[in-house]
Amino acid sequence: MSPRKTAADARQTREAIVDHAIDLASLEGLEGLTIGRLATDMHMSKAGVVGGFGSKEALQLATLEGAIAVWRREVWDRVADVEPGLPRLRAVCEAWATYLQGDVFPGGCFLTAASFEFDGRSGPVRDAIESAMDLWLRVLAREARTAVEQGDLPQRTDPEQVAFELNALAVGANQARQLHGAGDVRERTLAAMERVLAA
Amino acid sequence: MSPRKTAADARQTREAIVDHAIDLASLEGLEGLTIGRLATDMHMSKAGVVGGFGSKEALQLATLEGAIAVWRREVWDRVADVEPGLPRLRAVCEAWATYLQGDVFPGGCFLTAASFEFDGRSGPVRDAIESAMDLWLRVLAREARTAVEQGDLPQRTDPEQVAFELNALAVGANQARQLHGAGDVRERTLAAMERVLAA
DNA sequence: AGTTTTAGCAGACGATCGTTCGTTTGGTAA
DNA sequence: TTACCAAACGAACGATCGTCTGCTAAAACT
Repeated sequence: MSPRKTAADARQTREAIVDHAIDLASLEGLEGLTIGRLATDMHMSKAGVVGGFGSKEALQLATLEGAIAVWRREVWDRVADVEPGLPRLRAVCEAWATYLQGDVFPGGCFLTAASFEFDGRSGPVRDAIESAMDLWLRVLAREARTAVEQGDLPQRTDPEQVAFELNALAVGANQARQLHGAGDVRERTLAAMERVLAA
Repeated sequence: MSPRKTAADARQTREAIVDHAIDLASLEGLEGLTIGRLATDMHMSKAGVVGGFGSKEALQLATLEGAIAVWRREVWDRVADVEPGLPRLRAVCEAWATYLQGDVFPGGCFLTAASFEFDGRSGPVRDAIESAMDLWLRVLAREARTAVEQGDLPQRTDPEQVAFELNALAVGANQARQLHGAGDVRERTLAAMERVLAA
């Protein structure tokens, strides 16, 4: 039948699995991911699917890692060359809102969904989610701090408060879009973020 | 052995099941709820657990309904007798932050978690979650509108925007507390909400 | 007192879960 | 050409999933 894959194709297969796992987990949740479903969809055996990872938990971690990579490409990479401080912060808001509005993941922001799914559990997956979220909040706070130092935000501004509020708005925007399907989410979100940055 | 229950005890059993299901689902998710686990914890048979509901989906709906009742008691009932408009809006923020900070549910706000878990699915459970969230957003917007009419908020204020932002902050606060365990979430949340109401 | 109703149990059902074997197959190196 | 290796397969494992069918026994009704 179809020719077997060579050693060089292994990574290719792995990536294909992760790609599809991202789509599935985006809709059904990381825990709702199923080896059997994945195998059926990819026309593979269950052993072939899980073989390159070792366990379902390892597959979950790889899926999470892949989703984070997508997120970084869609949001962070688009603002990395913008001048640090307030300009970059504004660019982040713009890229973020566009990302949320688009169809990067079929079930909305993957990291947001994963964080709410695992926030009551323990283990490596939860730890990975927490550290990713933590890193992102620190990035936001750092940019806000730079903005303060450059005089683009009031001296009394708390950078971590700015990070908290921007993140909350993004999470809330994701909820509004996915649950409610409201069409004006992008405008609402950007308006609210702008108000945070115009204190 | 143990005496059988009377007809009057049926509702009691049902409520006990729902109560425990709320705790379980708060941590593991509404879909992670398991008849077997529930039966073991309550020293009942699986048939006995699901008997009073009919199916797992009906049990999920009852659990959701129960959680919403708890939420209403913890948040809405505490502000229902406050003067409508800005005063009630402020009271809501206060009660909300207290509720989020407390340990009403072991896994954080049930409705928030459920909304992120089901926002990529379809069916009665998702519909119930959506309508509950929708109702709450309309309540918030109504209070904001009253506040505008009473002159406590600027005339140009968009009530639905206020509702959107307050809800986003609450959701973000829940995430911050559950995932990150930050201790100053309450202060951050109230400060942000106050800023929304002081435009 | 006799009948019906009801709550719950015990147990089994097919399906599917994640995991683990031994095997096959194609590519690579000796 | 031969020996080896890694990728993926097919098949099975025990466990658990949600659901269903009888059955028991207490309570309620007549």
